[in-house]
Amino acid sequence: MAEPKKARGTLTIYDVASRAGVSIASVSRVLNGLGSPRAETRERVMQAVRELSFVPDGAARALSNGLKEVIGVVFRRGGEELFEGEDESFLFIDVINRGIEVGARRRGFDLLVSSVGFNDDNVAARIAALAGKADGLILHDRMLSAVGIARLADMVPIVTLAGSPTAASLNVRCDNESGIRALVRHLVIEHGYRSLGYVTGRSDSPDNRTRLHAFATEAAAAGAEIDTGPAWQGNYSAAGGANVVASLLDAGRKLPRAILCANDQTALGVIHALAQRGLRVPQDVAITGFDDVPVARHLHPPLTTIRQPMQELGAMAFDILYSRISEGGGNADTVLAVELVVRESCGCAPGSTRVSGTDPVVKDGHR
Amino acid sequence: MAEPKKARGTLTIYDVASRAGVSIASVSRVLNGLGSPRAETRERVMQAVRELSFVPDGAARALSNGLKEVIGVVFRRGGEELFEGEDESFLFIDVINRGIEVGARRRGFDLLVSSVGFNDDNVAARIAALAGKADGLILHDRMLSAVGIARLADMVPIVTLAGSPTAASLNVRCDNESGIRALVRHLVIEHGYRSLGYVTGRSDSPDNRTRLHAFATEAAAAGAEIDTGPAWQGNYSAAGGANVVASLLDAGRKLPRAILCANDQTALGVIHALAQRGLRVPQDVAITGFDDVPVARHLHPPLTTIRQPMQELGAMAFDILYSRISEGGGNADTVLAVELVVRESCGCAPGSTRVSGTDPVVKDGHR
DNA sequence: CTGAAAGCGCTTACAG
DNA sequence: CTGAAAGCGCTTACAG
Repeated sequence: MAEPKKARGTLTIYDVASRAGVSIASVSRVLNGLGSPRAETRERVMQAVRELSFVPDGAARALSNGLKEVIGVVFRRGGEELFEGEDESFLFIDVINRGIEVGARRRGFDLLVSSVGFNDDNVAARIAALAGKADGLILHDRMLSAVGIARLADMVPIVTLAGSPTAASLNVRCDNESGIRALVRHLVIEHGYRSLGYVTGRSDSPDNRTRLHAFATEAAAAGAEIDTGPAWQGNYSAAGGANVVASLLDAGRKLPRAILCANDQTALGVIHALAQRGLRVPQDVAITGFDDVPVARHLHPPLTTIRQPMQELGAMAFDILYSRISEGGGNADTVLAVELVVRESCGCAPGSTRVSGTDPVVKDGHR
Repeated sequence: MAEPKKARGTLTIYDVASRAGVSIASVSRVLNGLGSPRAETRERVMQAVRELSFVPDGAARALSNGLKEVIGVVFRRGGEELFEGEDESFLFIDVINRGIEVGARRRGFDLLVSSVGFNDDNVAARIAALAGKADGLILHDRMLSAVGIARLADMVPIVTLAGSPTAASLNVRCDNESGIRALVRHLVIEHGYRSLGYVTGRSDSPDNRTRLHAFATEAAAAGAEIDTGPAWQGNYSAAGGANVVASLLDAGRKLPRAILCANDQTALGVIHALAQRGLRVPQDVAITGFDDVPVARHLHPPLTTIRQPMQELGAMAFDILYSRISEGGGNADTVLAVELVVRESCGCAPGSTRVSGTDPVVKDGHR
């Protein structure tokens, strides 16, 4: 791309050394707090560093000691047509990234972030290039196919978010099963709804499969009647959710008493579409989401959903990647607990927001 | 910190060369599309690269050609006690960062992000270390003092956001004057309010000074009575805004008919405090913000404010930094246009959200 | 405690 | 078109 050779003043450790009247080895030691330099040596070096405003080149350090202290993060950037309020939902990715940053911070690592658009080409090449600039990679949901991940994991330590571990990559996710389970129980047992529907997320998402399966299992266990099938296929977007409702209604199908949505964005679209057809939430149809994005509480009615510990997810992902980088270890699949957030879209009374932990159906993945 | 030497398999260009039966120079040329290698040479190299899953080391490339293709971004991380809804407001930093990323993407650069807490120590050292890993830095608002910035700009190209240019650093900001001006005019001319107050931001913020000054000037020009003084000192936080109102009321002072707030977060706190004292917005006091953060439209009443083109701000900051890095140029102070977003907190009727450009009082800074 | 020197993995004139 | 070799700016055994 750009061809600007040699940076500007490009001060090097040699400049510092000659100014301080010592060898570059001494400068390096002082700068890194290694060995036990004489006080005078240290002082002269520090003074020269100060006078010159010297800062060591990260690339040279990385090349020399085999550690960049940088980890790469790849995430999906929005880009298609978005609903009102949907754009901001995308920011939950940033919350995770901030969690990663907090974890990295503690170890002196920095985050190298790179986004991928829905129709960017040669994504794999872009990610590989990123890998070359980092000690390890954290991949957000659905960035690469399983084989793509496996191939990449072959060259660099990898942690995926909300995916599944592969032979070479580690994974961190939230406890989807318990979340769906808590939602179904709340709807069936506490509200007494007997018929349930589930608007799915993208079919290529592990989270989606897990949630759908948990829904079917738990609804059956609770003795509720469920409505499923291809007509219920969403794609995690508000437009997808709105579309499912519109199609169902256009086909003259009767909606179940309560509809669980694969995520909050989908719920946003569903509620919107319902309102357009004159159906009331929760009086006619109860709705729930999954994620607890910032706008969830501002919807009309406020959305009952599952809160995922996004920031912790990020911090945990870093910790695991770090242990893989430094010791080659790292737990293969880590599961984080979620919380049920009861607001009004499920039929509960206004002003009674309630947050509660869910009983895990899955053991914590730590070994 | 961590001491993991040499990465894992650490494939190098030598491995590729020997597998392909060519020199490392040829491998490098093929990989970078330089020169005109024979088709056969290219093919053998590509095949070896594929078989080995080789990805060139970024540190070595950077050291060799003097360009890391990485730019550092430093921002402030929240951390103190936050109001309900305030946490998410912090995400507007992420919107800017995404804008930067989009700009960087176009040039094949990646973003190295690093946050700084409100009470982290030796921030300057941390930022200097970051500088060593990047080709240039973008600093969010109020990360460093003017002299700190000047010193840093001495070692690496720097672009500040919402600050002021120094001899060595460039700056990008939004047109605060026009924003405040549009707000004052709307309040005084369209609504006929005769008395105005202004809750300030942090006193060390250039944006704050500019906005306050524009407020005083424009209010005087419009013939409105203004209430100012130390009692009106906020700090850009919701708590700060709430505090101003509480103090004013406790001191028995009569509030002006309309209060402009230095930013949306402040407005959030002001509205909250007003509600606690039983005062209605906009009937008793009209309120306006600045920024148009995502929650602004969800407040009660929805907030009239100034929308800043955050994403463009970020993209522009990158472009300017890039031109400084590659050609040593770059406009010293770039000003972006803002928009007036009229909702209900100013006294306008519900459901009549209106967005309009503002007349710039400042010439665009491009040269 | 300190210095000379090798080596990290690339890129790029310079010869051939 | 292609290779041998120098050099990018550090770190770190290895001697002294």
